[in-house]
Amino acid sequence: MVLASMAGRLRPVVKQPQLLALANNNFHSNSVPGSSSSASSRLVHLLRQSSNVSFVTSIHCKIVKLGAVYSGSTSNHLLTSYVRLGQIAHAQNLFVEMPQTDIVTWTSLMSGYISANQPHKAISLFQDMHLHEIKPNHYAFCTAINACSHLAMLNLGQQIHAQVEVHGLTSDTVVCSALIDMYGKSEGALYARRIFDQMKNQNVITWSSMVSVYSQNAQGYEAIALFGKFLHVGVPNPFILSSVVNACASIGQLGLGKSMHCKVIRHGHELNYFISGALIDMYAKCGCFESSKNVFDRIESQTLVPYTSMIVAAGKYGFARYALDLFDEMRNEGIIPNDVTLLGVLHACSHAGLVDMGLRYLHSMKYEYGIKPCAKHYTCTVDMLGRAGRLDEAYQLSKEVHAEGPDKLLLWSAFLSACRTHRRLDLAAEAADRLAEFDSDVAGPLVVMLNTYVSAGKWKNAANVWSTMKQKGIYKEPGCSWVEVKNKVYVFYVGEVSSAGTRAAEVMDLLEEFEVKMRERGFVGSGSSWVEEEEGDKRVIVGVHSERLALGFAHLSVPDGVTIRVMKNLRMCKDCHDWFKRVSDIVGRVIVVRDLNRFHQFSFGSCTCGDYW
DNA sequence: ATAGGGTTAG
Repeated sequence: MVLASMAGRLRPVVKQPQLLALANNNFHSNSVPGSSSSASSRLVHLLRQSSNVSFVTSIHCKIVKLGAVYSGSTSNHLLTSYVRLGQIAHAQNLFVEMPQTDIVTWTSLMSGYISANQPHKAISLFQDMHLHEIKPNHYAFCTAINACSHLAMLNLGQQIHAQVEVHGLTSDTVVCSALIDMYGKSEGALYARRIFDQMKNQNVITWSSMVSVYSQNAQGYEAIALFGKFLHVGVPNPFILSSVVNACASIGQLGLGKSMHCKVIRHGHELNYFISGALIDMYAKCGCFESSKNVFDRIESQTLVPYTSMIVAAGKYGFARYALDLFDEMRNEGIIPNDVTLLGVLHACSHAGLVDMGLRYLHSMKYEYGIKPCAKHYTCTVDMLGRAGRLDEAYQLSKEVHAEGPDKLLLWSAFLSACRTHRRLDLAAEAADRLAEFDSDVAGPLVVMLNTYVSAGKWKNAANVWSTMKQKGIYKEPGCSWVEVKNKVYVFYVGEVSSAGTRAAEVMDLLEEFEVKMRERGFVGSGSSWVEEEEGDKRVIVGVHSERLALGFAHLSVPDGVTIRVMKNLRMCKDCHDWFKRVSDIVGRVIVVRDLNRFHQFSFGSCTCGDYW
């Protein structure tokens, strides 16, 4: 290891023009077919070192001009170089020209398509291989599975899995790891686990894949439990650590998150930027903005992702000014923002009510940062305008955006929510038309529509929507949030006020005060509700929901007194933050939990928790 | 020799 890196450092650096000269010489002195084995091996050596496209292209041209026959392996190297440099068009042309191809050729091009974000083309190639009498091997299967993973199509993945079985590759560790990952990304966590359990030779990567499967499928506790088992058999690396930090974030487990942070430090991975990003996000989601900032400030050389994580975190907490300062700082350091960064910036503006500034960022995205706004950016903007009551502008923008499928659903749902909040029935009807194509299987828009009619007092229309939903058997998961208290998970569903617990009056006062504050900040909307449950012979307040917040209060009799914990789904502005602090002074520790109810539809910046009924 | 598996921000 040490020797290798030393050698790498000591090797003289050859500049590309010199390389080219070298290539020419090599080629001229060895251009007789049949005696070129050393020439092609040197050519291959040069290709492997090449780091710019024109160099590779010039070698390609030389080969063609001199009329040399494409020898299988040399042209494979050429193709791999194109793929490595992201030149999928060149790779594709070369592939078409090659008189002979082998399994390596096909696999290389497949992986090229995957890196070019065209996984369906990789799948087509895989399916066409047998027409050219190319037999897939474990490399080809891995690549094909990887393509399925990008497409997240369970059926397709299962088909390839079946072929893996037929080809007797089920004992290949790498193939199995790829399958685990593929199932994880296609919502097939159970299949993934089955493969994991049946494997004979698991390694860090297998474990790491399995941990991230759970992280990605809202099974944070399973992820953490599996990680615990792993610690008995292996040493964690940055991959598995970032996954497990992510799992802690997803379940709002600050304590566990902190102990994972300790493990990260102990294993010397604190400065890994994947991990930094995960830690910043974890602390933000667990209610410790200060800790996010500490992790961020400790990073020595900044990169895009931690910056973006931090901007998003600041936006989430309503620190828009800080988020925008970070954005400026990042640009001054020459770090190029991407679409997610800009989404975070828009989100921050939206949460702080900086509507015009948000609009300026949106409009400057393309020419200033070279990022074409996508449906998500527009949805965020529509939401921002909608919150500010600028419904007509929001409508205008929504109409101009080209969005299809889930993007369209989110866009018009955001607009519809704004119509509901501001009771604009006329525009709500427009939104409902746009959403009509989705009503067969998605409850969200119908529920918002129903609520819009209800809040406008149009009971007959509301009843119609209601009966449509009943007829079609559409069921909306009730809004819920949840918290863990003393190893027990409490799930809080939306419901009605029934009666009060011992400190209910106090809680109710706080809630009312909170709503007054929300109204002062321009919030328009209605009411809150809370839920009560029996626990043994005690009455327990288990949940309070307000329009924009889902607060879970677990009011439990515990030895050291009453514990009330507060959760929230999204949005925490400065006011909310202060308010939570006050609640925590009165009732104890406050935690903030990400809502993981996967049936919720989020348009970035708003939560359909307001959609309950 | 050339092709294969896992990680972060929405």
